Amino acid sequence: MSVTLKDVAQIAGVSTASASRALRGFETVDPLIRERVMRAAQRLGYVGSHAAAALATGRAGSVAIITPFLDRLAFQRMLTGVHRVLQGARLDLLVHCTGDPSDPHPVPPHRRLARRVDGFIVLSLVADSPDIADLLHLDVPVAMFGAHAYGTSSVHIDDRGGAAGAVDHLIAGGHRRIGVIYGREVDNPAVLEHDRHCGIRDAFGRAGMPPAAELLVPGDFTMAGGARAMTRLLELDEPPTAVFAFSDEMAYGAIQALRANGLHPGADVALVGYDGHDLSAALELSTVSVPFEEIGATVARQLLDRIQEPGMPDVREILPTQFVSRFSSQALADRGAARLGGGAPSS
Amino acid sequence: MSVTLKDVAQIAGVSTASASRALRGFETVDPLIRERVMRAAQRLGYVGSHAAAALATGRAGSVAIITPFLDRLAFQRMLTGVHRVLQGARLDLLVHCTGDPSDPHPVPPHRRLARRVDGFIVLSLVADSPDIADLLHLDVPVAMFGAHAYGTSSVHIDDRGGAAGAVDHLIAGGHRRIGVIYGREVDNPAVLEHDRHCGIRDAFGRAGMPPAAELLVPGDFTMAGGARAMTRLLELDEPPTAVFAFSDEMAYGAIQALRANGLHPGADVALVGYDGHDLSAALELSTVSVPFEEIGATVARQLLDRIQEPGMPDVREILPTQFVSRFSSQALADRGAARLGGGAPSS
DNA sequence: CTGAAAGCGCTAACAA
DNA sequence: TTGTTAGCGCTTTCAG
Repeated sequence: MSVTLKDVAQIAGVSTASASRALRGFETVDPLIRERVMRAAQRLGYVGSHAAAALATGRAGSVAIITPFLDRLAFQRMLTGVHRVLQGARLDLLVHCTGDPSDPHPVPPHRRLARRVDGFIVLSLVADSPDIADLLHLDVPVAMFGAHAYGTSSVHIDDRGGAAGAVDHLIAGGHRRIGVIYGREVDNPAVLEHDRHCGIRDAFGRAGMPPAAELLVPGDFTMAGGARAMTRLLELDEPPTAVFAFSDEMAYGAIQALRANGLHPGADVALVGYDGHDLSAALELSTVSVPFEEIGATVARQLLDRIQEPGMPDVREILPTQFVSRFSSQALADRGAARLGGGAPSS
Repeated sequence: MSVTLKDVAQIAGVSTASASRALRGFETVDPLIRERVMRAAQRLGYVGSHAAAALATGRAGSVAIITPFLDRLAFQRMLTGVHRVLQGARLDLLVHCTGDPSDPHPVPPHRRLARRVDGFIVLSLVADSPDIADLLHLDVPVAMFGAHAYGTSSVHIDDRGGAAGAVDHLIAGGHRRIGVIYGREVDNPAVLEHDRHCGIRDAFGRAGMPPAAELLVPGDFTMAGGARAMTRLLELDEPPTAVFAFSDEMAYGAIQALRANGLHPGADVALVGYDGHDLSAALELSTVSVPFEEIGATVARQLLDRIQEPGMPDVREILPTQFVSRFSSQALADRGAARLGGGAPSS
């Protein structure tokens, strides 16, 4: 078997207790003993048993990040931020993706996880999803992004303002028929994108132009969904001259659909996305920039705080968004109308 | 504290040994006892202590994925595949990103991890990176992507063929001046992209046209790097009429640089990427499609095999790539030459 | 087929 | 300050 604390203690000629204290850098250890222990550990290539320490202390030394999707650009960026903070705190990161309950376990995964981590980072989920609700009753520290629940800390973004700004921009460009590709069908205030809906309503309201229902289509937050949504919009009798998508990825799909119909974003139809991914720059896509990496770092920090001080009051932090104007939103209302009015492409 | 095995056993009126056996589904347990134990566990909401089990069995119930980058699209896709397979095997996934050794630990992170996981999945690293080399001596099961080492299993892709195919395509399009945006500067056979270099050499060799050194520029596998590389290529006295980038992300950067110079991929300069990300479809970027999700799943499966049977012989699997032709590579050699020949943009 | 008992390797009281 | 002594909660011989 591998080297244990006992071995180190023996070589150093001290008790395991002292060895343990020395290794963990306790102040109350004689420098001489510390030196001997360190040297012995070094020589033997000692690496403590995580499991044993966890069992003895009740601390797991790790946190889990729970997300409904691994394949979103936003996840990746948040992961980067989370990882950075956790690394600094010497905590390991477990990644768990919900969904695919195809194989019903006797003990649900998050329950199991709850017993093996010190806390959870929950990303972009409907707050009242049964799994998450369950977590909250487990009295494990939790920090979330995009949702809030009593007893947790959370990070939010100014989605209402961000979405409103995007639509304002389009309206200022002279557009009157503005399509919106939103995410999921659910109409739930707890859902992440609820604020975005409010934001566009604000903007349309201020301009005195309530959006037609036919101009609101769901895109499922995926590229393919965005493409489908845009296709539907183009098939309308009177297609929009501008489109705002609730995510860059859906906007990418929209671009694809546009091109498939011989149209060009920015030239024929104005398009604005949401998220501010790097790739949007390459596509010259206007977007609402969201500081995902910072979101990840912030939510990780919130979790660390809660782990250290479980009873602390809930903290909510709101991070700003920023509109980034690029070529894709420069199409003019009349130009778009002219091009599209001639006849909807491929009915 | 939380519910323990002892509690369950007590309620069920059996010993902890029997309870343990029953919970783990051993065949040698009286159905009646099993029933009683299960019921008790259910009623108490029992969830086993991971740490205790790990300590007792020596098995961690988790594996770590080690990668030098979290923010690459390829990572995300591989992660998805890995997660899927691991989930099926009831193993938790730890994500660790190497690099940032700013804070030198007494015990390096991978050493620590090695004591708390059942195996490692190593992604896209130089095989002889000191960290990895260290891992290999730890006799922990390891499966890698893109590199190989004795005592590990690995999955590879047909990079040589993939890269050659991309260049062949460009040459077939009539291009004689073909720029190549490769990855890192290191000239190391163990490096992931080594085969890609061989592949382009194959293709150029077959066509009897050795590439000029000035046409080979590094792009660091990032979008920004790709943009810089393309800019450098455009500043040449005689810019290339076609460019092959070793990754889609660098190609995205190249597109950006092209546009910044008033040029259009597919119209003025032919461009081919590598990786086959979804987004390339939106950009109409020709690319070499790589099955990253399957790579992830395969390497995960390899690791599971090695964990089950540590002494097994090394396994190497090679997955195919596929060239995907899109608009970006349709620019003709003469058209590109004509446009660019008139004078290099912004000297 | 079941139960008693001895650890797994470490930490945390407690005493010295 | 240091060592002794109990566990942490589970698994696993080994008897029965």
